[in-house]
Amino acid sequence: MFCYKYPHPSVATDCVIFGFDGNDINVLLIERGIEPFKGLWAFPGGFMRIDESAEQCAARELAEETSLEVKYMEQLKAFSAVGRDPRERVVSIAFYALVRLKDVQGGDDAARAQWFPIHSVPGLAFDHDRILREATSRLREKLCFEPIGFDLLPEVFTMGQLQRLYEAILDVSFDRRNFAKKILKLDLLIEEGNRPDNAPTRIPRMYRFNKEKYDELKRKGIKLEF
Amino acid sequence: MFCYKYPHPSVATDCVIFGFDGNDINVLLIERGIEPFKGLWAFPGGFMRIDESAEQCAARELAEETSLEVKYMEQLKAFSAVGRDPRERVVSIAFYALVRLKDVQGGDDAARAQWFPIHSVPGLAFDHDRILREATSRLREKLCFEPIGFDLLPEVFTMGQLQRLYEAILDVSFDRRNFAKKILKLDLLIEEGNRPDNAPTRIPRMYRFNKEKYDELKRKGIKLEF
DNA sequence: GTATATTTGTGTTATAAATACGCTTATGAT
DNA sequence: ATCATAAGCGTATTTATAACACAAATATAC
Repeated sequence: MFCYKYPHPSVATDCVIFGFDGNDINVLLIERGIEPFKGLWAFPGGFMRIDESAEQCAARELAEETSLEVKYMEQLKAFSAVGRDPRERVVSIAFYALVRLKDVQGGDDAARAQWFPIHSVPGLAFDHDRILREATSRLREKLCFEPIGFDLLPEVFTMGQLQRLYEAILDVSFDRRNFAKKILKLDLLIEEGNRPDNAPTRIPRMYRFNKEKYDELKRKGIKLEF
Repeated sequence: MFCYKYPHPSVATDCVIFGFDGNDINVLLIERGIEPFKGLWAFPGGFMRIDESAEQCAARELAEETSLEVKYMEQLKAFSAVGRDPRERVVSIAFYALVRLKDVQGGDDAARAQWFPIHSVPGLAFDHDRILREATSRLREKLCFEPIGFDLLPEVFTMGQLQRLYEAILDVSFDRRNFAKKILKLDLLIEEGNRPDNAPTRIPRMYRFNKEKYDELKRKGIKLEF
């Protein structure tokens, strides 16, 4: 037993995992097998150990519950409303993560894990609907300033895929030609050069993200703005 | 005594309070009177009670320690590195707040409170230098999308003051005329009409922020971008 | 008290960026 | 065979950004 002069809350982490199925943003949910909220869906997460940071905890839980390869992860914020967990006082530090969705869930023990398009998520446990809203909004803001979209796409992708991704996250639609101009002007894409010059129009160019160049720009201070 | 099966961290809040002295962004610090880090400076904050959210805790601590009128407050993120407090495991949920600096510190009990220009803060306790860095960077990002700058200025202000504020936060310099054009085009300022038409050039126009109009724009979805 | 620097007002012009849109070709679906 | 779709390539228009000139009043320095 561990005893304290004043009551202490539990601290947990929850992680909103975003994936892109080529058409829509998806989030990975786990069906709760026990009360409270049994049968509802929740983000993967769990209690923080006394000898790990929240970041370490979130990474550990993700590995245990999903075995996905996380391309990007960042803390969202802490959720601490008094009644958010009916059992006891739990402060949850929420994260959001980006994965390539093709690496679909390889959940090991964790009950049922499933991807849901962001616009048709089922009922969520705890205050996870609020966490989802804030995570989605943060993802949107982030995308305007940093090229994190590439962490959701395959290594090599087409301009069309990239545009659909931006449109799905930002919930807007771009003119195809203007979008390509804007992206290419950033000069952060490498064209995957195996496309013959005389290739039929319908076969698209393939690109990959130039991470080295981006990191260099970032060191110098950058302004992306989308 | 409160006993748990597993060890629980303490949860605290810390608040980075920003003020603008007309020339530079300032933060309010409190000198620590006790160990650890006695004599160093720290952000106002304290332990979260079991029956309050982090947001409530931060507001309460601010009232207790500074008695400032907070114009804007938002959670930054949680800091949870294992060794960040040498006494025990403490997870701190950090906030940042904006106040009108003229309402300077009316600290009641709290030891010595003092404003420091952001570029000359003294040695900070715990991991508060890191919190400051992240808060500053967040403030900068926020200002690009939302007109929070007005919460740092007096009710009525000049274009020059507003520009100095933007320059101090974003750490850039604008052309005076272009800045005014950009701001006025947003159409979020109300001119305080007591300036005679034939007023001498040196007497500047006074403005106030049109919050009603902004809230309306926000409801409709807005894009500010600065 | 005089010289100098600072602050504000009011523009214009050149350049760059965002936006809207046209035309063509190949492919998959019906 | 027809039609809708995704891709390539390009242009005109509008809008935004950036750079810059001059005058008047007041604060500051000496």
